[in-house]
Amino acid sequence: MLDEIKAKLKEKGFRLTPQRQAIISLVINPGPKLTAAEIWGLLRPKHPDMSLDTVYRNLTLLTELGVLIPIAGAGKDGTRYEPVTHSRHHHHIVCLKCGEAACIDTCPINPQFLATVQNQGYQLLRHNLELFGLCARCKPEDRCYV
Amino acid sequence: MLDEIKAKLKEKGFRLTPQRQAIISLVINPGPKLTAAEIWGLLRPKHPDMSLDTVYRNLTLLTELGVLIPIAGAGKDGTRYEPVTHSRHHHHIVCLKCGEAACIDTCPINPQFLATVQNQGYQLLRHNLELFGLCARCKPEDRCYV
DNA sequence: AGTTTAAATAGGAATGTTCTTATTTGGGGG
DNA sequence: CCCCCAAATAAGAACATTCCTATTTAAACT
Repeated sequence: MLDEIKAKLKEKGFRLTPQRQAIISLVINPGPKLTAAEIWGLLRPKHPDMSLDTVYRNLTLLTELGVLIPIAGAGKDGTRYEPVTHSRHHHHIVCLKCGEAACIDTCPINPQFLATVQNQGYQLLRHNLELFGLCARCKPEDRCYV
Repeated sequence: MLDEIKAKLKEKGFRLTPQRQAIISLVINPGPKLTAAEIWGLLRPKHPDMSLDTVYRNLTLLTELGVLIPIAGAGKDGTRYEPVTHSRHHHHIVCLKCGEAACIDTCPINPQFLATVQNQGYQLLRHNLELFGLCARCKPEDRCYV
């Protein structure tokens, strides 16, 4: 996994700085999905001079490289990043009450539809589907968002 | 249109303040989709004391009422809001180069899929699909985001 | 018209994220 | 081994958005 990422970086002309390596090795772990601020906090002991912007910059890069998936709108504390663990393309559902994000392992978008859009002149690069609702634990709450 | 919105507000116990009325009558116009800051700027002559937070608060409310659709990630200057003109549920495609957002008038999501998610314990309230790519004008550019 | 009360507001502080700029550095080539 | 330069960085300013709190106000009910 890590070697794959290093190869991908080299191939595209990106460097492997100590900061970048630290961020990558933290973020490719399975386990809780982290925010930029959390990553920064965890790395501070070993990299006391690392700026928060560096974390953001690298998370964006890793997203563009297809290594991470950003999960926006989950919880009040910002975007969380999930490693792409060889798994196929998928999406997420976010609970509007507790902020918990869960994976949905199928993409419900008609592939034919994507082809139609391409035929209309667009070059599609990616898409993002977010489902919002209330999870089983929070469902009793009845605030209506529609 | 305006009367419909007023009725919906009254029905749900929301008030009709001068600021809210001004925001609504500006935002339901067809034409360029506006950002919160732009709306604030346009209303400042008549409402010099209106706070930007009021604009955001009302845009959020109108979104929850189904009057507006937020289009995030289009351009560098923040979320733009589009009035729901009686039209059916739809989505957008955003050009990653010029930021232009276009409407896609069909929802390519399998309704059966949504039912499956509900059966798994979630109460779905809304969903958001954003397509990202390069529009016909910007297509020659070949920066790869995947 | 006067009272009441929850909703809405202004103002400012706080938060998450991106941008700017000057400086440093990884890593390829002489 | 040293030079070079584009890539990456730190630091802090800037930006979009949300939160907090004290004050005002729409509108329902006398």
